[in-house]
Amino acid sequence: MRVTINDIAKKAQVSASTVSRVIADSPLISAATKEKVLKIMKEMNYHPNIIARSLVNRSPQIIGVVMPGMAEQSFQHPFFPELLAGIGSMANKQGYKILLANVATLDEEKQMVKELTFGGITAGLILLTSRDQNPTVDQLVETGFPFVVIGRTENPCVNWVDNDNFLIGYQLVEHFLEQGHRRIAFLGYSPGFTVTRDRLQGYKKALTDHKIPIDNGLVVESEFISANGYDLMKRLLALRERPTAVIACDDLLAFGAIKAIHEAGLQVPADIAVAGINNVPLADYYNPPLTSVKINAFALGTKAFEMLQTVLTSSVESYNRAIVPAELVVRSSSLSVKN
Amino acid sequence: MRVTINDIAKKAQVSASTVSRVIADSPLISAATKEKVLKIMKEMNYHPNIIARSLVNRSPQIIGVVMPGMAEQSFQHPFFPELLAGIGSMANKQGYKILLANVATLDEEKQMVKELTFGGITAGLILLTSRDQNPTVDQLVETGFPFVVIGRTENPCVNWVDNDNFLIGYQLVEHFLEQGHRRIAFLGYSPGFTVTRDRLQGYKKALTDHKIPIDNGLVVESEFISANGYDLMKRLLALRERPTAVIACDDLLAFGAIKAIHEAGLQVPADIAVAGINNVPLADYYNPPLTSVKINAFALGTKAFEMLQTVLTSSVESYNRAIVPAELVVRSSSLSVKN
DNA sequence: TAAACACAGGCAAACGAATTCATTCATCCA
DNA sequence: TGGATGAATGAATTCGTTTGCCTGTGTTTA
Repeated sequence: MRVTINDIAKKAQVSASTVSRVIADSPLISAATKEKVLKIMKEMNYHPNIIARSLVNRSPQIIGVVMPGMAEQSFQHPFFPELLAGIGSMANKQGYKILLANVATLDEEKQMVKELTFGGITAGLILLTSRDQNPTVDQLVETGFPFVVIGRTENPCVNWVDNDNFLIGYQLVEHFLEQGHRRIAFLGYSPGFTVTRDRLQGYKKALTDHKIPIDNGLVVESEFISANGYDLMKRLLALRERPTAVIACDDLLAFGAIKAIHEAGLQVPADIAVAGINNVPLADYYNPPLTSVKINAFALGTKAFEMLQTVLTSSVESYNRAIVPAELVVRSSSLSVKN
Repeated sequence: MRVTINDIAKKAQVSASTVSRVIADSPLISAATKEKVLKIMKEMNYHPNIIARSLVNRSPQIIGVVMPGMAEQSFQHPFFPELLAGIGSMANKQGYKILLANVATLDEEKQMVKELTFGGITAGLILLTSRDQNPTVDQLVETGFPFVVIGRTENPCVNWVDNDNFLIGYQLVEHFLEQGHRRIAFLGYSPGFTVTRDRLQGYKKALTDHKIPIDNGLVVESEFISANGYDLMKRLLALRERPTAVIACDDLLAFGAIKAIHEAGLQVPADIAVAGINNVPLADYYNPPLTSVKINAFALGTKAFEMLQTVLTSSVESYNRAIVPAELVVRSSSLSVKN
């Protein structure tokens, strides 16, 4: 049988309210009583029932994290665990627990979010999404339930935190320009995903800022992380005028691209320079080591939690956004030989 | 204001008990009433409060998943999300929610497990660990709280599910033997981790089964996933009599090893064949493509959930174990050229 | 010396649902 | 026709906490 607050009260010869106040460290209780009760709590190995507590406060110390399932390839992504760690570390500090809801389909997501919002089990939600349109987000906005999006959607009425995807695209272009490249390709633009779109926009802006005309033939669409960098690269290799540098929207794409380049008898970076994004652990081990951009997933997580917390505590309604910087990691795959 | 069972009752002009029974689809309620109540529930967008429900049933439909944090490198591992997806998919089906507790230190883990077991918030726990000794496990055994371990510990009083690490080691050796190798190294044995120990034992058993003497100089210790395969391999390369094949306990180690081999002016697999374990997405893209072993993390997750569920429902105490098979994925890094 | 005031703590009512026990009808059989 | 039976529902209690309000002591102040 589980030991309850009443057991403690009885043993300490006080009322349950007193015990409750001791737990809350209320100033209403004398030091002596506090000490006595605390001692007994320890002795009996008492831990307050979080469920009961949540019921009366009506604000469970639990936040839900909803992430797309295996279907969305992103789930495979190594930064997911890091993201979770970020959210979790913050949550732990603040005494929150996190409820992880990984959903496989959009319907499941909708259903899950409904349960979580109306079920009284979570105080707020963190939603992972990188799509333009997300019906779940719209649904949440309607109900007014507190939530934060990691990623970005087009619905303006949301709090979100995201990488600086625009800047990532911009910086990679500048990096290649510095290396003397003029024909820079963008591999893996996936319409419908804000991630890739923002990166593409950064790419385009950098080019126009440097007076380089945009060649749409150098922008190759794909399904984001799916492993077809190889095929996509072949399309670029077939062009009359090949690019001399390639920005891949994900390291995995980049690896596929490099494979294709090698197969065509060309060298990286001598003939075609390549850079990826996300800085997977293996980027460093690849041959050649892959230039990439390090996403700070941990920070993304902590930031999201903080934002959710302000949403929960503040009474004024406002839409916050936060942009977490990323860091260019230059390795030899993008360095011109002459440098 | 949240809509409660009483609101529904009032609107439907029945008692709360009736509504509750409608929710439970009790046979005590007439079809007419059921229909009426259900309609109103839908209209008012009512969802039962999971917290309140948990309080009265004393068995929350929530299971906790405790995973080591960033400190344990395993958290970086790509199979974590897959594992979570496995647990989650099963949990969703059974109407359970999962509470994710990612802890950074062992102390934090202990504290967290205490809160989760005594806090009444979870019905059971799934614990991820790959260490021999885990105080948290011992603690859980003592309290008698229902839990399942993914991985393996030396404490005999636990339910666990694990990969067939012994077989993995065994099969990799056999694979290399078939390719004509006799001097096979084992890279990344990490004492204290059952994972690597089981694999090493499989390795040794396979060798003795094939009458090949074990050379302990060919077994190199490490910190498991940490990225020092490069350094470890250098030790092997410095041997008077080099191995002709290397089994790395993780793909990342294997990549590091290959880098070292290349730097030494040797070829993979011509001079030294290499195989990894875990089959990370990039194994296929590496040059040469890396032979590896595909861990079925999803199955590991579903199995663990199922096991926990039987623990929760069955009254007899018994210690179950389940071993999930893995699959050898042969690629060119381990294939002798002559074949 | 009586009134005012802290201070420490107890009592009891929530919180939202499930469940046991009791109640109301209508029906049935003798 | 009256008591027994059973189906459908309601009232009240319970789960373990928190918290607003009240009470009983001292201690201070006029």
